[in-house]
Amino acid sequence: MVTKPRQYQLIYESLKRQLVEGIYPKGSLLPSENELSVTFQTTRMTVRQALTELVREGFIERRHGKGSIVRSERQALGLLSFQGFSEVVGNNHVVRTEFLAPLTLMSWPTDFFYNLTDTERNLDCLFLHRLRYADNNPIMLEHTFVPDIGLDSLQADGLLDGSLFRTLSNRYQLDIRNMEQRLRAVKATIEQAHLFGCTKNTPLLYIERRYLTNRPNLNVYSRLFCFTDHYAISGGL
Amino acid sequence: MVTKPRQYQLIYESLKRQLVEGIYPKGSLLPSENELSVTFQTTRMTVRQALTELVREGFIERRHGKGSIVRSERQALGLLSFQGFSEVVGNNHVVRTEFLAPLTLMSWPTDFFYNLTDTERNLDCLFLHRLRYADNNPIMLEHTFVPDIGLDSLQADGLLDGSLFRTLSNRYQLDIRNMEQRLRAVKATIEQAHLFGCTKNTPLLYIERRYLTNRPNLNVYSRLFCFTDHYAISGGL
DNA sequence: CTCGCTAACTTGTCTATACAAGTATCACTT
DNA sequence: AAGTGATACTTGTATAGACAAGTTAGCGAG
Repeated sequence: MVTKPRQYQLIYESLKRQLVEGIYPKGSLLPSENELSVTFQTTRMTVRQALTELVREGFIERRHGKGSIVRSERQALGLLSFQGFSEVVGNNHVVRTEFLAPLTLMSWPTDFFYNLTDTERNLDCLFLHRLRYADNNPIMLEHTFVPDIGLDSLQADGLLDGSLFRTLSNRYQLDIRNMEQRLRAVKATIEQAHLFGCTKNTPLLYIERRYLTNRPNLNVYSRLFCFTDHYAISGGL
Repeated sequence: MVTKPRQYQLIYESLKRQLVEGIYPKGSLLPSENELSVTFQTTRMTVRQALTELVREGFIERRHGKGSIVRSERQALGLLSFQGFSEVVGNNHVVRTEFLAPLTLMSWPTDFFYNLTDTERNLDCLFLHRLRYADNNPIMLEHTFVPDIGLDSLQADGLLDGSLFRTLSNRYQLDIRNMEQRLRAVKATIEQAHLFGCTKNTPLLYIERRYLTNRPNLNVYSRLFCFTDHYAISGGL
């Protein structure tokens, strides 16, 4: 059962597609809310909901009395918005993900970096160990932990396109609703240095994340090590 | 001329005040949107606008069919939302800001970390050099650059309460509309190590920020060095 | 007692409209 | 030429409803 797309979602996706395709030059104005509400056969409030989302993701900027201005700079890697790697980065950089270990089903680590809920503790844990590249440079080492709610065919069907969250949403109706994260700077271990092609003790950006889903007490957890010497990590809002 | 507060702003501030005062226990539910619209003599849509802002700042979380759930964990220092230090951190931690140098008016550094607009290049630059503490531990070294639009009495009147942005908004009608940032991990210099009480080459979280304001081509810039060994930096959404 | 359905809540989405307020343009006045 | 003001745009805020859809508690049938 695929969830029926909402109207504002359709508008959002339509505009976003045009934005990433570069239909609108940077700095130009989108059609006004009134024009959009006519072309999409809906009301201004619904259009505004779509535009608000585009603002939140940094695609456009709005000025009272002026209009919606196309930003689309995205000079660095964006991952502070919660889409995930392939969603946000894809526009300006060639992205690739490498599995450092096969997908494994295991029990939760004893000293986990977040407090698990009871629901999660009673489940097994699916572990993904991935190294992510931008423009063929290793950038991000990611440990992802997903509570096992019968995700049997996860690797087979959907993960090949690189988007874990889209797969979870489409195949298992597990939607990410929210994200929270803690940031630190740490020293690279010798193993990490090897992966990134840097020296031991090089500073890495370390991020612990909890993705809240539509199922109560079910979260997806991630631990990221980012090598930022050549690429900064960008965020916004 | 003080801008007249909007209705949803009043609702937002009222709820936020109650939240930081701890009226609602963590995990409990706020009054429903219908109840709130009655007590505030307005409509659901207006209440929703206030609630949406509280969600964006991480105070509450909303569940379809359930209600608005009070989060207010804020276990770490939050600075990825764009309010600024004193706004976000204040609840759980005792915050203090120390000026490492007097407020100085100067021209822009030649190798600035963002590309300046022409408008900005033609102005002088106000420089703030501050060290910020949480619970009496030095946490964040901040270099802030504000284009000088006649901010003569900045230090005298408003900065004593520690909130630069509130001062800029109240006294000079310069409102922050948006923020974008780039994150890196870097090594502490010997001077920084001295300030934070750590050793040279300790990894620091380095953040470059541009705050977009309501005046076109006028931004506020900040460079942050965060010592994250004892306090993580938290963000969300 | 347990299961399943219903009823009464909740938030999510959407319509249709109105006025406030910021922006840009252009004709007109000085 | 420079400034003024009207005007026609834009987005921001707000009203007053409607139905969809998720959640929960309780009632009744088994």
